[in-house]
Amino acid sequence: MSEQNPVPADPAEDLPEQMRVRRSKRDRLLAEGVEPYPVGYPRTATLAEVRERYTDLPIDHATGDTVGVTGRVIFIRNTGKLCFATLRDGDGTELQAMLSLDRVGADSLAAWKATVDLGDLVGVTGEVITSRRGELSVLAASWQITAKALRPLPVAHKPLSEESRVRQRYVDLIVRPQARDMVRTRATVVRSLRESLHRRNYLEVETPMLQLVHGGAAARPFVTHSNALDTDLYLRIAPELFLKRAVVGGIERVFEINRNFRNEGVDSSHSPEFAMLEAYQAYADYDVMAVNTREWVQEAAYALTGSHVVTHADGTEVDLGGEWRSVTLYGVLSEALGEEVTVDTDIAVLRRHAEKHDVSADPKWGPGKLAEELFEELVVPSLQAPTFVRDYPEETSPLTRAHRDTPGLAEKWDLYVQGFELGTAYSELVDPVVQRERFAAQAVLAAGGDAEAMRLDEDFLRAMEYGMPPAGGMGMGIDRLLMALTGLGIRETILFPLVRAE
RNA sequence: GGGCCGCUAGCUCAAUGGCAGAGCUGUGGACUUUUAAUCCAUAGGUUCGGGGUUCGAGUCCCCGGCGGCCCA
Repeated sequence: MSEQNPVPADPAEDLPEQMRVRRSKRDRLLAEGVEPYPVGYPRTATLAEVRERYTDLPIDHATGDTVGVTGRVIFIRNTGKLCFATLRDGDGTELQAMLSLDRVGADSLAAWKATVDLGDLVGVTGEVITSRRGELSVLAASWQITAKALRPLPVAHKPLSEESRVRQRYVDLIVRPQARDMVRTRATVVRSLRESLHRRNYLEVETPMLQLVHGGAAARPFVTHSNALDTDLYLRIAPELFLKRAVVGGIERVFEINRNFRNEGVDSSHSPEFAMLEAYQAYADYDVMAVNTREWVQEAAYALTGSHVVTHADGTEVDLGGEWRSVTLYGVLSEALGEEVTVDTDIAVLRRHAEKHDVSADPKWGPGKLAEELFEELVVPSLQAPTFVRDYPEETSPLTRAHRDTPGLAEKWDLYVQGFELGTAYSELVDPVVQRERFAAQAVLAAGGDAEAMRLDEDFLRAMEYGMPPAGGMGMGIDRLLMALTGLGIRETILFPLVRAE
């Protein structure tokens, strides 16, 4: 950064006029002994509080009450002896400030006109009145810059380009109410999830993000290095193996909401770092976790809207209430293929289906993996309403218990909504001997060049060997949940998403 | 990784291969009731970077950067 942007000899030289003007105003204030960034302002009410306190005032009315308010100047309308400014608060509330010659005097009014630009933060103290047009206003007795903005605000009436919105989210937050709403929406949903789990006696824990062995999912990790230990470390791809250690230790209901990191693609539904809820419950199974997950999502929707119906950004209403559809993987796949396939169907038959439907198949894939690919290509896009898809092939579920009835299947479901995967759950595999065999099979895949294959985690196996109770476990992407609740892209749900260097 | 589209003033966008423009913003002026105030005047450009074709390139070609969409 410092190499590419050396500080010029005269910083003002290359700046656009608008920034030069604002910098010179700052200089002038300092020269006049006026602090452009004062330590505070005697605020007696937020703009929202003023609006709440004074409703239905008559037109052109003076209350006799004095308040001190602060806000960012988003509109300015100056006339000769009377100035109007619209202030906006952090919560988006707007209130008009008025400065009149007869109230503040000629010097103060002239200073306002000469100093205050769009985007400045100001404090105004004065009487609460309504204007002749009925607009609730603070008629200034005094005013002060609380922070001089050196950069001009973008045009308030045209949307910022998508790139600017993401790269300069602080500007997006200033000018676009929906950007601020998203921050609140996300906080509401995360808080709701935490409360849902706490109500059910789950304990929240934090497990390592820097790991010696990455595990718990099929994904490429980020690699980093510890100088003190002189060893490479991985940023976690999932908290699963540590949460299970906690279950072994007797934390029977445990969850974590935090970031995972996967060194993979970046697009409208994938971010290299993403927040996830993982929860484990001893003596439960994937059926229990399905009920839990549905309730937690429904409670989050309720926290947001007061009902189970959420409204997307494009105006469509989505009803997440009631029981959710539940199907089996091979059931919906058979339906889509028009021919029954099962976990025992020969891979040659599956390959024929793949060819027929133009699904490219890696010859290294086993029948389970191929069936899953067919499912993702042919079925997933149609899964708009929340749908649990159950009973995956054991082959692709190395951390999942074998199905209690059907050999070759695993007790796993994926939850789909609006055509994308929202979450997953297992009846957890707790037999350490079988777990070791599964890891061994994964190691073969890794040796064959599969970068997503799981690594053998000896310490995790040692924990399992002390005895892990039967348990159900689930994971759900927080960003994905926000997408499902709002209909927005993942980069809109993340406050500061990763972007390439400018 | 592949294909397509885009990148022009502070912001949002125009411009048949022929003088680089508009709106808002800014600057100067007028205005004591404005609501994206209005009126008059006015400034503002490395057209993402580099190379090429051409009398002449924002525009056409090549390489690179960044972003978006679709596909894998």
